[in-house]
Amino acid sequence: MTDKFIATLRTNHDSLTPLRLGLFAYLDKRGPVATTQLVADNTQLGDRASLYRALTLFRQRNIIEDVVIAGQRLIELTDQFDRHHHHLTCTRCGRTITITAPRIERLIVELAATHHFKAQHHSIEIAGLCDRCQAAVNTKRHHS
Amino acid sequence: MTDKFIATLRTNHDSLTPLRLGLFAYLDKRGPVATTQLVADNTQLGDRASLYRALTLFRQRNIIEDVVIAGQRLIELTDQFDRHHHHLTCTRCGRTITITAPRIERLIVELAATHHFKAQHHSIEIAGLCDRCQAAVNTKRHHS
DNA sequence: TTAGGTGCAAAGGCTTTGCACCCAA
DNA sequence: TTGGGTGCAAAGCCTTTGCACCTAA
Repeated sequence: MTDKFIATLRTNHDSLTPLRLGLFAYLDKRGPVATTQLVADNTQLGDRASLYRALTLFRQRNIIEDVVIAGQRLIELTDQFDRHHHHLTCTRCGRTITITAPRIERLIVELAATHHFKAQHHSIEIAGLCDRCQAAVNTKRHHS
Repeated sequence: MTDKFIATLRTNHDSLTPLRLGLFAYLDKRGPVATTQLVADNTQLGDRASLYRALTLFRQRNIIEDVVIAGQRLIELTDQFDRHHHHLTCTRCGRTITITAPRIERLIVELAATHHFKAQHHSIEIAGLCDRCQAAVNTKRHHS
């Protein structure tokens, strides 16, 4: 997706700088991340202020967006730059996995239509217990 | 739902204060709202610090939660205190409507199971064009 | 009565801004 | 060459904290 990222900058007459390229690569590799974490992880790329400025630009260009996962506000690449997906987060161990769900995608569009809306974008966040933690919880119950 | 709110405070040995009651009533009436807006709207209830402290408590007790609507982080009552629902937001006029979607609820549980997760909670945010704005956009197109 | 809640003021931390210098186009 | 981008430092703003006083239970 780096090509599309570069094309997006070009189209908008935004400079292709090392900081922006590095930040995009980081987001692509890392997935959902808190802003403070992102800033802490990328000081080599440039000053805090410049990183924030890059994030502001990315948001304007619809390259990144905010999501709330397990009560935390995180940023991640939009579907344009990362395959459209959703998150499953374990409430016990915090593990997050990425999933796709074509059936639900279709239902979403229908649902919006029912309310006379034309769906353009959506996000789904699911919280629950992963397999390991379900097992762990059961084990605990046997002991108590 | 005020009864349940009061019961929740009692159960946790939290005092039933005018500030907390007022804040709950506000959230119930107002729906999703930005923290700063909430604070600005409720200075009559008490000091900023106390409002923030109440919000912290509400979060701990799972009375409120964060959602991202149209790129903005907002807080709202959890499903425990407000019927489980989802949001449809118009990207043009900003209008947000609240909907329920039993079919999707079931699919979510199945989807989680497919990935060996036991779903506990989920949120769905849909952005799109409302009926009025679809019409407005079409009208514009005819003129241009 | 008294543990918990609130007000006030100050501190803290994340984010933005102003301005001079630098570099991608 | 030059308009946009960056670094640095300072300001801003939202949120939290310390402490004395107050009030729900």
